[in-house]
Amino acid sequence: MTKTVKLITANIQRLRELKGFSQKEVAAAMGIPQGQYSRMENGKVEPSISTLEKLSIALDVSITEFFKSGIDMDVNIPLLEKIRLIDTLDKDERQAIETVIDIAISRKYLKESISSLIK
Amino acid sequence: MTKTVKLITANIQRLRELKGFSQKEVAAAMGIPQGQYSRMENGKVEPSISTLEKLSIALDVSITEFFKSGIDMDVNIPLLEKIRLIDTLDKDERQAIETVIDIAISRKYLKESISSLIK
DNA sequence: TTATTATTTGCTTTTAAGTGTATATTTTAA
DNA sequence: TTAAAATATACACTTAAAAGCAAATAATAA
Repeated sequence: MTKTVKLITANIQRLRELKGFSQKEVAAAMGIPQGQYSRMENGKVEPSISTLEKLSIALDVSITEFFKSGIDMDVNIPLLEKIRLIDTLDKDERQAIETVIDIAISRKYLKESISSLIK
Repeated sequence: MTKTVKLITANIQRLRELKGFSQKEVAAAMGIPQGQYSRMENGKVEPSISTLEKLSIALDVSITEFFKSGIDMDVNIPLLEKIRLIDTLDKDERQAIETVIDIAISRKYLKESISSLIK
């Protein structure tokens, strides 16, 4: 098992358990046998790209999440990079962030409307 | 050929040509036949993870580079559109939004760390 | 404990990547 | 246009993922 595969399998298991799914559930969502899923998660086999693609859909994460190592992404990531991470958040948190953005944007338009009314 | 594989092959070719290597050179650095490399770059076969790992070393790029789409296809569009609008906001509001995003993201990693500790 | 669920593992078959070698085709430069 | 380099393809063979099915173990709850 190569370093990358070890990383992938660790991330797969971590993300699945984080989302509270059983192997059976995820395997069903992927349309693959649960046994094969187990092998994959334990590094007995090297998952193919299309398998990872199915998994990323089943777990609702970006496929690049499987390749990420460590927690080295705290400090000053450019905004666009953070946007990518938003997609990996839970739905309610995603919506909370979008709401904040909506408020800020609509407030901006409100200010603009008022100032143009004054003129 | 799935969407992801199409993305990967496009990135592979782009990065190789960007670095000015021939297929023969990269294949040699990877230790694989040139013919197989050609198939891979043309999406005739789906490269395995270990093949991508060899390639990332040969091209001296992160393996996640192969999964990146130039125009951020994996970010949901309406959100991406809002991001553009964020740039038009006042500085203090921009920073407030970034702070909220930071909190949500770090909270996510906190949860993941805890759940893997529990396990 | 027992019963139930979750996970691991074994086996065979199928499918597809990868090798090795060689040749065909396209691209590029002289 | 011709030669050389780069790329695409062909074929038989090997290797490994994935399917399909089943059984064994591990973990959890009643």
